[in-house]
Amino acid sequence: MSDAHPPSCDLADHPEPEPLSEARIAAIAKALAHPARVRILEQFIECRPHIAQEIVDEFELAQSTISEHLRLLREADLLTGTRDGPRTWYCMRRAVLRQFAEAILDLTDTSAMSDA
Amino acid sequence: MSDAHPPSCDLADHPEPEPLSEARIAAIAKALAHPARVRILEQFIECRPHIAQEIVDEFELAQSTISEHLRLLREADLLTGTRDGPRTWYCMRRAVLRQFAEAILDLTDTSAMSDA
DNA sequence: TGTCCCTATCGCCGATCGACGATATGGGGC
DNA sequence: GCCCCATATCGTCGATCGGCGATAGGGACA
Repeated sequence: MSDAHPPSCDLADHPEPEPLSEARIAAIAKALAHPARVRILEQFIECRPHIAQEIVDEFELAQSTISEHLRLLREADLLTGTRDGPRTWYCMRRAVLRQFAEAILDLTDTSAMSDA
Repeated sequence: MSDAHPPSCDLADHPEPEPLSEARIAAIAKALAHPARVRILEQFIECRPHIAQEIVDEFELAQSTISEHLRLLREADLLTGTRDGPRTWYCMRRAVLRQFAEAILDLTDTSAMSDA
């Protein structure tokens, strides 16, 4: 069998960490600021590790281009990549995405109502 | 009185609209992909319209730079800007931000568990 | 050792971003 | 009409993005 032991998805219920700084929010948003990268993340809705080749096959883009997108997602901590022989298993860091979504929602909380 | 009738914030409970496309998610993320723009939105946590000058005063940046950031936020539908005589009242479009956050959260929903 | 597969990195290029100062625009108020 | 305030737009410039092909590296397997 080729895939000896793909790492399992991280489904643990981590305690909610400290709130995100503006710089961190912007950095995560920048990683999400390209349709291809959003589509890449969407592939992880099916909750299992994916190898890079799988992602490449889903797109019309060159392998090097996808590799670059994956790198950006990794550097923003939205993906983990673990090497396993010749391939690399990618996993989505759900906790980070959730934390980001939470930060966005916090922006919409009205801390004070207008009395006008 | 200088501020005759600042528009009131949009607090209505809109029905949740259709899900966002990848392109739309990416476009909103791009608007959020700069710390200054995140900081601008944070000012609207105090739920009332702001005029541009107010925002400018909060930053070390040139007026033209802030105006540009405001334009990008407007074009991504994260802000509305309504002219009122010499000034422009800006309001945050909470519903759009919430819809965006929801779309991000949807990415973290596991539609299928890995059986590995 | 050599070959093959998968992935990452490099170098290049055109396009876009982010900043600024300068300038235009648009409404008051006098 | 004229001036002033608040804002938007323009032009410029260096930095970064996003794409590609070519190349390098790292295991697996014969």
